[in-house]
Amino acid sequence: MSHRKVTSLEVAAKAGVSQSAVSRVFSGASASEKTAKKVRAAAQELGYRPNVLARSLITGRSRIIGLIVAYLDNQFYPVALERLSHALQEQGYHIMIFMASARGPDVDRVINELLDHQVDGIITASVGLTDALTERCEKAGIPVVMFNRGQQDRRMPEVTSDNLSGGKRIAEFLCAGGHERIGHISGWSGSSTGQDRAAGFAAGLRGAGSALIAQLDGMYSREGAVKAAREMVEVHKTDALFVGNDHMAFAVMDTLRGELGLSVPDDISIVGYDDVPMAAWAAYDLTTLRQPVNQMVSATVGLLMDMINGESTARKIQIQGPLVVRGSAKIPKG
Amino acid sequence: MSHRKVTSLEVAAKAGVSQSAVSRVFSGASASEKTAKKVRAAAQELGYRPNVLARSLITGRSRIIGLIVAYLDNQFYPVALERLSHALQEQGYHIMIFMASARGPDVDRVINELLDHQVDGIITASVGLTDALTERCEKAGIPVVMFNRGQQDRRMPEVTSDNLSGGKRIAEFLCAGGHERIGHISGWSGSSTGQDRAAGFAAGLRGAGSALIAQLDGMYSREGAVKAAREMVEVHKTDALFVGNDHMAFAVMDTLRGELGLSVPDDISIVGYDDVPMAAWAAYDLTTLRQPVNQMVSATVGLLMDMINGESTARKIQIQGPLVVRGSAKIPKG
DNA sequence: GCTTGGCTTGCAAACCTATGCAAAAGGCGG
DNA sequence: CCGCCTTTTGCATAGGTTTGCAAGCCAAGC
Repeated sequence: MSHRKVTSLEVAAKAGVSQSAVSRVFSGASASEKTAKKVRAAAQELGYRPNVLARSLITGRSRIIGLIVAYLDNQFYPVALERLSHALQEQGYHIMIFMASARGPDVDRVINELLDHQVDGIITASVGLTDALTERCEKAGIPVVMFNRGQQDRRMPEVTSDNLSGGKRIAEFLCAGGHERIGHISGWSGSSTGQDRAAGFAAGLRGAGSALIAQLDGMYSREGAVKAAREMVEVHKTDALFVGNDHMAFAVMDTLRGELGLSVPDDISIVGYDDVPMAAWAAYDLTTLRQPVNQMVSATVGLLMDMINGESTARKIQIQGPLVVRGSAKIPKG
Repeated sequence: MSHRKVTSLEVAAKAGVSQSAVSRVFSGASASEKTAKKVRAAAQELGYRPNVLARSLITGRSRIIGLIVAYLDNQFYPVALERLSHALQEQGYHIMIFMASARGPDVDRVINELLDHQVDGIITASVGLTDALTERCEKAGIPVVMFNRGQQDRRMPEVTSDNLSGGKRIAEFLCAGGHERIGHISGWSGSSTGQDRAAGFAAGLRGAGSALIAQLDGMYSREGAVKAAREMVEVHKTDALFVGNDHMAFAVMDTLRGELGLSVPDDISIVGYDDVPMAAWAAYDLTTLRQPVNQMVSATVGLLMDMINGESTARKIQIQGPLVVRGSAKIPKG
C-alpha cells in the first residue's frame, strides 16, 4: 500500500551520495562509473524512475508534441497518426492528441490547452489556424507544423503533397483515357489542399485541350460527396470524375454503383487522391494519386525537430507522389 | 521576442496582491470578487496562463490519461479514439497516446513512459497486459481500464460487449437462415474477445442442433482472414461464415467475391462483429453484431473516473449490442 | 614536494504553483 | 464600541528535479 513515489533523494540516501549525483546519473551528465553503479543499484532496488514533470518544469521542455486532427473517419489520418506516433517516439517525444473540427472554436480552446501543457511543438493535421492563433503560438515560441494543409496568407511551415501537380496529372490521365465530360468533386473549397488540387486539375484539363464540365464541393464528407455524385450524373451527365480524396471517392462509388446502378469504370471513371490502404481493396480497386505518408511524416517530424532546436526557419515542403493506376478508371492505351 | 513565460508572481505584482491570491483565483479557490477582478485584469494584460506542469507537480495529478491502442487500421479504434477523446476532454482530462502491437515488448516500454509522465490513469484498447505490468501499475496506484479486451486470470477492470451472447445470437441467426455448413474465422485466439465470441458461437450452434464445420484463426488481420477464407471455401466448402470482426469480414468478402468469384450472400453468407461505419457502406452492406461504442466509451471513462476518485473498485462491464441485419447474409423467413 | 589541470561531487538556488497556517479584515448582534 | 464568527489574505513551505559554482580529489609534470 505504498503508493508514494520514490524520489531521487531517497535513492541518494540509499546509495550514499548526494541527490545531484543521482540526477546526473539519470540525465546522462558526467559521473564516475563507481557512483553510477551505486546509484543504479539503489534505484533498481527502490524502483525509482525520474519524475518527468519535475524535470520538464525545470528544463522548460516537456518533450510532448500536441497533435490536432480533424477527420479520423478518413483512413488517411489514422495511418498518418500511427506513423507520426512512431516517428516522434523515436525522437523521444510523446503525443498529446486532440480531436477538433477542421474549423470552428474547438481549435482555439485546444491550442490554449496545449500551450498550458507547455508542449514543445504542435502538429495540425488538416486543421487550419486563424491568424490570432498563429500569432499566439509564435509569441509563446512554440513551433507549429501544418500537416496536409496549407495557409495561403501566412508563411507558416507546412508539409503537403504536390497538390497542383497531382491534380494536373490526374487531368492528363483522364483526358488520355478518352473522356469527354469530366467533372470534379472537390475537397472543401476553404482548404488549401482542396483548392490546389482543383486548380491543378483545371489547369491540366486546359493543357490537354479539354475543359471542366462541372465542379462541386464535396466538403471532404461522405454526405457531401454523395450529393455531388448524384448531381454530376443526373444533371451534368459526366463520364469521369476526379474526387478530391479517397474517402469521398468511396462514397461516390457506393452511390454510383448502388443507388444509380452504374458500372465503374465502364459507365463512368473515378479517380481519387491519397491512396489510403482501402483503395487497394477489391471492393473499390481505386485509381488514385498517392500521398507518400511516410515521407510526409518524416518531413513533418524533421521540420518540427529543426524548429525546436532552433536550427531552421519556417519552410513549406511539397512531396511528389505517383499516380497509382487500378481499375476504377479507364486506362489509356499504350 | 519575449518568449519568457509569464508567471503568477508577475501577475501578483501587477495586480498588487500576493502570489497565493493569483493561484487561488485561477484554481477556483475562495477569493473576494474584488481581488479576483484585479487578478484577472492583470493576467489578461500580461497574457498569463497557469503552468500545468507546476500545478501537476504539486497536486500530484497530471490530468493526463495514457491511451494504448494496437490496431488503428481497424476502423473500430479510430472511432473509439475519437469518442474517448471527447469524453475525457469533457472531464478535463487529456490523452497521451501510444501505438503498440497487441503483444510484445512495446507495451512494456510504453507503460514505463506513461508512469514516468505521472498519468492519472491508463486505458488499453485491445491490448493485453502481462501480470508484471499489471502489478507495476497497481503498485504505482494508477488505475487501468481495458477497453474491448479482457484478461481471464486477473481481476482487472474491463469494458467489453457481451461477446458470448453476441456469438450465440449470430449462430442462431445463421442456423435460422438454413445454413448447413457453417464456419468461423475467429479473432486472435489469444485474446479474450476472440475466445468469447468463438465460444458463444459454438454454444449457439449446439443449441440450435448444428455444429461447427471448421474454425480458423484470422489473427484480426486482413492477411490472416484472406488465408482463412480461402481454406474455408476450398477445403471446408462452407456456406456461411461468422468472421470475428468487421475488419476481417471486409477482407473475407473481398476475397470471396474477387478472387474466388462467389456471390454474397447467394453462394455464401457472411456475418461480422463490431458494426463499424464502413459496414453500412453499399460496397459491403455487412450484417454484423453492433458493439455500442458510445456506451462502451461512457462506461470506460466512468469506470476510470471512479477509480481515480477512489470511489470504486475494479469491475467488469459487459454491454449488449443488437444484431444489425443487412444484406451480406441470408435473412431467415418470418 | 608542489603546482597545474581535469574530473567528480556536493551545495544551494531555481523552476512555478498549491496550500496549511495564522493574521487580518469584514459583518453583525448586543 | 466590543466581541465573536466567517471570510479573505499573505507568508512560507513543499513538490522533485536540473544546474552553476566552488570545493575536493587525483594524477601528471617539474
